Amino acid sequence: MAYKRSTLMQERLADNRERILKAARALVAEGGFRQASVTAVAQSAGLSTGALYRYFPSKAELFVEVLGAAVAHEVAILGDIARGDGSATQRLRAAVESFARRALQGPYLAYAFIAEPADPEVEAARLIARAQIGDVFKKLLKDGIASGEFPKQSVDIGAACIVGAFTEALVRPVAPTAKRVTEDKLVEGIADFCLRAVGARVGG
Amino acid sequence: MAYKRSTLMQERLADNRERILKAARALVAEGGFRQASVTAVAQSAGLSTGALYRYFPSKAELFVEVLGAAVAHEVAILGDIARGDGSATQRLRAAVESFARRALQGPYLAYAFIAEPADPEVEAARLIARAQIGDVFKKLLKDGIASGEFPKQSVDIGAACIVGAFTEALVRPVAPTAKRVTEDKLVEGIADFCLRAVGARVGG
DNA sequence: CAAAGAAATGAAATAAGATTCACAAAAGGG
DNA sequence: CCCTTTTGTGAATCTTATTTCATTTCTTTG
Repeated sequence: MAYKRSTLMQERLADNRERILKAARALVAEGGFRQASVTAVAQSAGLSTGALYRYFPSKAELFVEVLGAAVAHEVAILGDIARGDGSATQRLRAAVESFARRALQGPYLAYAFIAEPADPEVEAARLIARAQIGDVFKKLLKDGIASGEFPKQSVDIGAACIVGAFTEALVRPVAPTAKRVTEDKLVEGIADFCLRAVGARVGG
Repeated sequence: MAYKRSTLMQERLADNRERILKAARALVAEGGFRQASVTAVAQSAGLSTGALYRYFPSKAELFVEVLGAAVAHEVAILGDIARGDGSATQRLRAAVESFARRALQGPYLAYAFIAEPADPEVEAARLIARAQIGDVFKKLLKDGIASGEFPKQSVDIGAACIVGAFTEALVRPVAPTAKRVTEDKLVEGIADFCLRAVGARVGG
């Protein structure tokens, strides 16, 4: 037996991996997928492109992990807020503001959640991410409806509109939401959303 | 003088051009930019790739035109609705439903308005397109506020949310809207939008 | 129909980026 | 210190597009 990874080495490897992930996230946040070439990520992490492939089997898998980590973080924060104290109205406001604020800080990262990714594998990860975040808002809507704060409405449509939102609801109808709704219902739901959003009475 | 384009030839050329544009639009509508390679477009239009370059100097310019035409069409329809009869509430609902319905038919085309495009030139066209459509909704919001149907609110933020919407408002703050607003105002505006959208009272 | 110009073809050139690989450097163990 | 294994390098390769161009085919006109 001639080689066994020392703890020090173990740590250095883990550190490299972490640095690659961070570099990838930073580059996407800064300039989108466009700027996040394998070469750029490797360079930014202080490694050669070849070395990067020792840590990740492909660019796609690297970005799946980047997306996954970012979303896990996001879901944790939003989940805390959603499970917190206060009325559903207050919690919803807090969640939206929190989400929006973070999105504003790294617009391209938020963008990457929503926009067409370069790779089908990343696309799959994206759909999962959206569903997870959507679930948080869905819970809030259900709470609000149960407490009588919000009028009865489709929580699936509402959640999809809040995350994503409107836009994505149009682009990939019902993909992230569980139940299948008819096109009419979806269109009506979106219209209702917009009308309520501007303060108009939906019934009238 | 040995050659002059006959009317027939003239028409055939115009027809080819038209067919290229249609093929490009169809391919984007069907499967996004991904599927709309120059080769695919040319083939689908019944021409060689080389021939395509007689009609358009580059792929980017072709898609700028595709986008431009689609948006001109969209703006014309929405503009008619916005200038029509009825309350602002009715017209807004009609405009949103009309827009949504068409978007549902060609989800990827709608997507192309919003998603990160491959090319900076197309990106520029996209921003202009968004601004034009945003203006239609802005007018509607102004009308509704003037008539007392809608509460006073930022029409820039509201329009950005409706077109695009929420999503895009987060991703590229104030890019499409004229006036610059502070980050706080934008976040608050988005939160207000969502709260009203679910029927919660904003003031309370 | 023959000459001359215009349009179309599609294979080759180019570009840009991801991935591989032969080799070099470093680490671990005796 | 030398051998083995792992890790790192970066130029070469592969891949997937767009774009060009020498050649062919079609149109027009005398």
